[in-house]
Amino acid sequence: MSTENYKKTVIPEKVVARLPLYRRIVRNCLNNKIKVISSEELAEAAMVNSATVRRDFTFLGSLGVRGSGYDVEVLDRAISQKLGAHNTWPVLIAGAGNLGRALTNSPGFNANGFFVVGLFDIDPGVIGAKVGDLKVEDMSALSRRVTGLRNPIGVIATPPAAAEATVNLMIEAGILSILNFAPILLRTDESVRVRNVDLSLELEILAFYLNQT
Amino acid sequence: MSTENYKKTVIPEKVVARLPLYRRIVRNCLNNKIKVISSEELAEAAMVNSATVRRDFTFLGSLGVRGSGYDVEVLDRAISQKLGAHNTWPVLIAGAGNLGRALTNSPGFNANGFFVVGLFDIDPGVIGAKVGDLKVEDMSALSRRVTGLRNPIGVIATPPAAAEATVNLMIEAGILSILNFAPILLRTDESVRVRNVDLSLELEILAFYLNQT
DNA sequence: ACATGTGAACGCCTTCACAGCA
DNA sequence: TGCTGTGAAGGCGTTCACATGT
Repeated sequence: MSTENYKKTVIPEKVVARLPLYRRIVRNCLNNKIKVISSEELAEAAMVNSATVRRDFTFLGSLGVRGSGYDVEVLDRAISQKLGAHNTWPVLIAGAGNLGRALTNSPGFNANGFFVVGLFDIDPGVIGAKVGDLKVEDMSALSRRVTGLRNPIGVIATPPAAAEATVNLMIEAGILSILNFAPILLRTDESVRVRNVDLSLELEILAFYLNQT
Repeated sequence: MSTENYKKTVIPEKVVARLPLYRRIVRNCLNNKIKVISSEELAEAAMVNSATVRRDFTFLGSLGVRGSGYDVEVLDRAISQKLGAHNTWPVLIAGAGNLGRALTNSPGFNANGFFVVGLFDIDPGVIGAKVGDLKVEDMSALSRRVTGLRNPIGVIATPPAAAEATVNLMIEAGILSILNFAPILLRTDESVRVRNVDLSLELEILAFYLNQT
């Protein structure tokens, strides 16, 4: 009855962020007909410490076999279950520039339950263009597109100046999870989960270390 | 004579990663003719704690004025100096798909000392195409392009299967700093600094939390 | 014998709270 | 007075080291 019971049900974000990586490695094993993998081997492949691997997996339950290792099929199922692979995640992308088109065609955005269902722009010169199997739609069609979708995810791939308006449009449409590629911190109420990806940040970090030498 | 003296010269990576954000905010102040900013205001804009802001800035020196705040021009100069803005960083992008083209045209890759000097591909159907001011070159031209450049940064925007070969090509050409967008962990010797950006990772994290509810 | 699962230690980062200074 | 700069505390994530279990 104490809160102790729930200790293992709250997975730290750092651990969540490693799960997709573990899954990639485990699936690679499946393809190579490898049945069992040790925390040591997995750690080597994921470039982390083996204790980190073992502790991470305790959040998925007690999956290993002492003296042997982890069954890769069991691991794949356990990880995928936590990442919600039994679900589907419709993705709507705002901004049909090169980045929006790259994401639309990206394997990562069309696997593991994700699939891009709409690509939107405000530029009449781009609307109607084909990108993969999709046609670029007018931004005003986004709201209509969202209705009826479960768990829609919005992606902001617009120029920075348009990001604020876009996020408001998405929220009005009922999107509660947003991935933002614009270099702007979006202010939303806390029911909306926003994650920011800064494409040039890592470049600036590299430059910092080059500057150090 | 003790190592204590060097304490403040080693800037933690977490702090480095916040510097570009602070700089954006500070430059915004400059544009709006705001002369002074407090740690509280900056913290609000950067969505961090004000103590974090103040501690971060101690790594740049003692820049503030007690009772008043930070001079935005002083801040801009101090941050830019640490990020090496007096230097220039030629960027070479491997892979002229949508992502490579997006990065080539991206403001973040053509500001603050960064400029894309080459875009390379192996697909003859793409080689020769114009992207912004650049023409896509054959991958074999990359090595030639690097010679004579100081502090070149390589960007891998190829399909995953080509990433391994591309990184080897870059290292042979003398590139020591690499930004990798392929969902593959690259193994290099430790003289090469590799940073990985996983475009779909944040999507998977969003999905995890959607799955929780 | 061997690899997992985990208590305990460690180190890093964040935050509080206040001394120090304009 | 008001805000910076920072010692100290707190919290989180990683790693060690070994007890546990097959």
